[in-house]
Amino acid sequence: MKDVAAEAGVDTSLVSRLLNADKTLSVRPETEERVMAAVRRLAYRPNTAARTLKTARTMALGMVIPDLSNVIYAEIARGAGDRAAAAGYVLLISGAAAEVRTEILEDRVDGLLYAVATAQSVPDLDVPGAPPGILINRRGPASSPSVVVDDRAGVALATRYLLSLEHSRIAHVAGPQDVDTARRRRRGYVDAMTAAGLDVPAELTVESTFDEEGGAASTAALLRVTPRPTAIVAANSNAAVGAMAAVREAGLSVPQDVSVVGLHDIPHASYLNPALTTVRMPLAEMGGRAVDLLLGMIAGDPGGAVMVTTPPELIVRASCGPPAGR
Amino acid sequence: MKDVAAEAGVDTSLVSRLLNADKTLSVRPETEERVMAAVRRLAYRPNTAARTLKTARTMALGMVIPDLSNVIYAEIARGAGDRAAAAGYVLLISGAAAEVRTEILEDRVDGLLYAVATAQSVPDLDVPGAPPGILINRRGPASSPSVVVDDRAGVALATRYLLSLEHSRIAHVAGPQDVDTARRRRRGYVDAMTAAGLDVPAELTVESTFDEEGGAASTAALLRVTPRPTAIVAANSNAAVGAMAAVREAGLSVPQDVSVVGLHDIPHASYLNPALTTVRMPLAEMGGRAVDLLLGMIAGDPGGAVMVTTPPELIVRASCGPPAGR
DNA sequence: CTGTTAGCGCTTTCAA
DNA sequence: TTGAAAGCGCTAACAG
Repeated sequence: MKDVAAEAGVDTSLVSRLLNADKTLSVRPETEERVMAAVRRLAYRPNTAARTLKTARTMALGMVIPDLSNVIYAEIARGAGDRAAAAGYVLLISGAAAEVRTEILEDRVDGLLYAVATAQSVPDLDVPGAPPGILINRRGPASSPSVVVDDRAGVALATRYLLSLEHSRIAHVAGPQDVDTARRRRRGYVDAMTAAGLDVPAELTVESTFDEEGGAASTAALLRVTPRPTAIVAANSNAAVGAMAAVREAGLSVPQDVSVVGLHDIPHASYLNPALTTVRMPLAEMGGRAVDLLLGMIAGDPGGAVMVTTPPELIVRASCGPPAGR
Repeated sequence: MKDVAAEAGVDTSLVSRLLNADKTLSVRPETEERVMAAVRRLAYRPNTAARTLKTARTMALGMVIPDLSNVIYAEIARGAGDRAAAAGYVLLISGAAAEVRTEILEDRVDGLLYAVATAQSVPDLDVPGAPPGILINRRGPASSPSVVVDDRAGVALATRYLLSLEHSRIAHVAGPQDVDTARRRRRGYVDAMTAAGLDVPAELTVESTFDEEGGAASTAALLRVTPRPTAIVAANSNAAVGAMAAVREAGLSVPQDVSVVGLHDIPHASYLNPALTTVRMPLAEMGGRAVDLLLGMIAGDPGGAVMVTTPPELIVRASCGPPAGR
């Protein structure tokens, strides 16, 4: 910047205010032109570290995604990244466990988004020195700032679809019930069943992990109960993929013997065999809202527990049909 | 740090050297103890911006992954992140197009890893002011620094497996041939075919994109040639998933009518129907090697074009069988 | 064994 | 309309 100032024959403070579009500054057009020309000629690029040191603002947001291989985070990150960019921030993503690396991330960002999957422990938000943090896709203790989608409505929608196909023995491959997200999904299943006047036998809900393996294991168990369920609502699409595998494994077929629906419309859903019927949740929007909330907190707002209520959308493909014998 | 120094009754420079484990420093044990106690009591955390400003080192590495929803990058990132952590660096990932946000990333990191997918244009490495950059999983113009795996060997392995099953009409769903990675894979296919004394009819290779859609479209085309191929080597596993869908679409089945192998062992391969036989490439290792190379360049080394030659591994599942009529 | 000093590149108040 | 000056928190010679 010193070079630019010298080149333009002005002081660095002028260059700085010009570059930051200081509105309290009135500058002669020709001077401005001279400075801008110098900036261009020297290909000047401000030094982020110096700026950060001075302003105590990094203009970056961090997003912690321990399970990078889970594609739903890609969509959340996309939404968050776009919103951050619109606000002039960079979104820096960190894979790896929330604990260790977060500390190192902390002083490189003005705020943190935790997309920490289910089973893992909730990071401790509002640590004294740390920048504000928000949980994405799950709630934390007390009123930790968080943004979730309407999981309950999503699973209810999936369940109602099965109901409309005339299923009544509908099972639920539930997520880990120590996670609120999984509990909300289960509640959506129960909601829809009871609203239809059906009762919800305990043996038709099996708790499992949010992955293919968990979905497969729970489904295997479910297929052993009699009378056998004719349809399965999986707590997420990875579990649904596992569920379909387990149905085949049992010598049955989807959807003739058992229908399967998954939550979250993963990219390859339509290429599965059969193509998986899913409920699409507003994930990118959730990411965007999380950034909004975080930006607010950086500005001093208290935070809060937000739910994105954009209605889930049913994507009908080939994994559901009427119950066998109909 | 000033507070810590005051608390311990020493100068900040002492604190700094102590905290950075300066070996040329000899300090009285009790003094060291006093400083460390103060650090703990005050919960002192060094200011990254100040340190960066002073040392001109961020101790962070950036990784640009435009297509975050492609799971193979998750594994590459894992390998890179672990290696970076071992060297005392943080790995900062940025989704989004390489062009725009790279500029903003550039002065927050000491080096950049570009995991820029295929179709997209190669980023311009060695821009004057920019930190060193490396291409991952593809080569660039001239001798841009890059790290790739042995794609040729991987696809050759897949092809030989099909050959061992007695296939001879083996087709290749090739990746975009303007990308070296895709060309190497194609060469692996040709290698294996010729080594087996077979010729490689042009109509059995179809160029397509690296995704499900491309794999499906090319496969549909391939199934129309007569005599119809009995097996397909897909340039990656997403394309393989699309290929399997296209086979079904044509009223045929995998592997009875057509066998399919994919490159890259994606997480849900074993849950597909049928479970996909793949070739596992050393992706995490590629990420790690890329970090090594980048760290070297940061230290002044020239870079270079590296290939990770760890042998690919065949993961036999259910998508391949002997040709029909055997 | 420990302290002094200068300065990294920027922003911001104040003065001219 | 522009410049001077101070200082953000740290590191690295160098001096004592």
